[in-house]
Amino acid sequence: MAYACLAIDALATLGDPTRRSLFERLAERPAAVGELAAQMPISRPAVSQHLAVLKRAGLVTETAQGTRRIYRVDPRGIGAMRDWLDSHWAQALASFAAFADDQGEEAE
Amino acid sequence: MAYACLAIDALATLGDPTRRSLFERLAERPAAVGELAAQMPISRPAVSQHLAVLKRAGLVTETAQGTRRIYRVDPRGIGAMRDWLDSHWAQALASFAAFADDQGEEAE
DNA sequence: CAGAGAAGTTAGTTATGACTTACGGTAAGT
DNA sequence: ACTTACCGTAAGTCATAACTAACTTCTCTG
Repeated sequence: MAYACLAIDALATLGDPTRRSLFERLAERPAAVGELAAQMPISRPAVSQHLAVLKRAGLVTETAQGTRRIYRVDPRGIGAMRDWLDSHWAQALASFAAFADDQGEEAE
Repeated sequence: MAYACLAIDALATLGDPTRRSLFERLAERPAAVGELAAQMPISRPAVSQHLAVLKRAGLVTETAQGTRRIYRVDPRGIGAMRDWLDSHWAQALASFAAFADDQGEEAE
């Protein structure tokens, strides 16, 4: 469970629709800050700040290429979310199945 | 992709730490509003509002039992999140693998 | 070495949402 | 029928964070 904090941060980070949009664009192909800002209805500094949050959450990585910074998705963050979800997935199914059984018995 | 909006709502909903805590408690066992509020540092109406948000996101369901409302997890919401994550998981891995290959070639 | 392009940082404003208090409604018990 | 318990809703306050504008830093090019 070393990735628990990562999953927490990733969930809160992707809760914002702007960051989710940025993340989905980067999932298709890596891009620089200026390119992303040109396709978004917000200013470049706003995009830069959102990318910094995504980076802190382990969802994207940044590499310098001349004066431009190329951002790409980082499997760590999304992987941590998958682990968190899977651990609750089984529990949710079991809990719901038990409830469905109770309902079935009462209906008879 | 009929569950796309559900996954979006679920992500934004679980971004809040209080709602995530409520959801994890319900994943262990179903509970009424009063029980949950007694274990949380916030008031009962606050818990009620959070549960309403979780319900709109398809993450929990509510059943009346006398004057008490029993809340339990709903597999739909967490399932939609799993689908959304899996669809991006493959893309993220592929994108990252391509980048790793480029780095490997440049290093030689 | 000077100028231009690209991006991060800071300060300040604004908007969103989380919380509490107060109120109204419904079901069980006496 | 009256009281009690449990819960949802509304109004209002307050804190957080998202956004813009202005500035600074760094790199490449002439």
